[in-house]
Amino acid sequence: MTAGQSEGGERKYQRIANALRAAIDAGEYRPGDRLPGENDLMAAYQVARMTARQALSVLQSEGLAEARKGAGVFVRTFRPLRRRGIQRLAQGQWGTGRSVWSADLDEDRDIVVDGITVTEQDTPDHIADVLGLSEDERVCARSRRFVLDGKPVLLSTSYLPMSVVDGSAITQEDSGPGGVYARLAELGHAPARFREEIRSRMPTTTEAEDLRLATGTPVFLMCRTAFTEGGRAVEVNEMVLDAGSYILEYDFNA
Amino acid sequence: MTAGQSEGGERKYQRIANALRAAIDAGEYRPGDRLPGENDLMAAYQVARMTARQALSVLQSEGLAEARKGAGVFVRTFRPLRRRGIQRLAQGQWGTGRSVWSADLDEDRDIVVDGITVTEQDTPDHIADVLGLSEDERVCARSRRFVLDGKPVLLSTSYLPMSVVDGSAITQEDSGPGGVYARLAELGHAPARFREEIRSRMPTTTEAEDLRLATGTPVFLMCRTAFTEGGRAVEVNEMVLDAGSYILEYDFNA
DNA sequence: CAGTGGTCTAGACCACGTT
DNA sequence: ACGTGGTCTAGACCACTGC
Repeated sequence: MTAGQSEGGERKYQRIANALRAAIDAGEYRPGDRLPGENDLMAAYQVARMTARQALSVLQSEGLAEARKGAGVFVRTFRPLRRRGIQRLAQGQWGTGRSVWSADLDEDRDIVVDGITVTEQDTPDHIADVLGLSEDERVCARSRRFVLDGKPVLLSTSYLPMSVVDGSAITQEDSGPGGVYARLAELGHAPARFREEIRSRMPTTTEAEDLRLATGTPVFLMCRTAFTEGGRAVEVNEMVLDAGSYILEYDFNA
Repeated sequence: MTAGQSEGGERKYQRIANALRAAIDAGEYRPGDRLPGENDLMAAYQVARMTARQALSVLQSEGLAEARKGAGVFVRTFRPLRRRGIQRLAQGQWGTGRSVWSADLDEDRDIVVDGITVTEQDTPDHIADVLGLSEDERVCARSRRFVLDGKPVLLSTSYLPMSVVDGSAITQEDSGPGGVYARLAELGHAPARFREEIRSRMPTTTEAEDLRLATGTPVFLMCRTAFTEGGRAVEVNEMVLDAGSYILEYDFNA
């Protein structure tokens, strides 16, 4: 047999991938350890390079392993941040109770915000829809990047109508104490209600580069809209999150 | 040149993938349309089979396209459900306001719940932690599957302490009018607060089969814990969602 | 510089869906 | 029967990492 899959069992690359996965689960390889490389697998299983490669790619696309060019394939580490969707924007806070997934609570982690840019620009169509703006109205776009332990984990762009924020500190890189929402309140547009919408998909090539994502890591797309008491949408914040770096949490009453 | 990447530009497979992606974005290929196959790309771009294949695999891993064995590679359709995390469990409801991503509001969609099983079993460790149960206490496990238009989109397993629910309708497949939470209320353990925790990652092989996921589709892992007024956790619901089928939405006050 | 993963070629057989 | 994607082989050159 030169090639082709012969009998009714599982594929060769799956057999190899399963063996490696089992070894990881069994603790034979721990997070950060180097897995057998392409050459090792070719020798051990008597397969061609591409087959060994595909086996390793299975583990990568499952998010279990991560290839580093010129170095090897390594077992991935999962140390997510916990992002509390509601408490971070509200005051009321009920007691704790055990959490399901253990996670670092933003303590002892080196989080840096960088790459802040603020521009006035034309309003993208889908943003105009949500903010209820006409075609010719412009918006203030505030972009930021969150970097955790040297790796970017979140990209954020916030859109606010120029008709609301013009002349305020919101159009400055430093929006002042209390941030954008405090300034909105001073302008008579205090956010009273929020809506967060969440999707998840594989990243585009650009997103993967910007967030330096390992292959096999999806992203969260989060879009938060802030409404005033009167029901007007005054801010839309579009975010892209490294899904491997976050646990999203929402606490609410019945 | 027999092989190898020559100059400083983008890879061949990326060039092809980018061209196809642009054509999709431009509307030349619409959702459900068949894309050029491996043979077409080999001829059009003068590349080897594996290179054409890798170009198509880029689109699949981005979730843009989907391969059907023996038929071709097709542009994916994205028609997600909207799951309102808070309103579905609370009464208060403020007005609408435009939503960012258009989505079907659970209307006009054929949603079926099947595969209901209810068992009494030993408590998995991580569930015991959250429910605050000792090792020998047992739980009632209620599993369900949601099927949308013939495709499974959500797997759910709910755990409740036997010491709380024994003898009630909760241990029956049909938990009665108002469901599990109504029964818990009757038992004096009315849920007053909820916590939902969300992660996203690529599916395991098993999850991909159970949800019949196309390659390149991540899953949401959602864990909801229900607390009584006194702060006791009385239910933990672990869910696996097809991320391509859902938009998660949380509305809350400042 | 030796070894690693990343890309690429030019063939092959197979299971599957459509015709 | 034919074309499709899925798997597999046995080679190759390249860029990068780590010693």
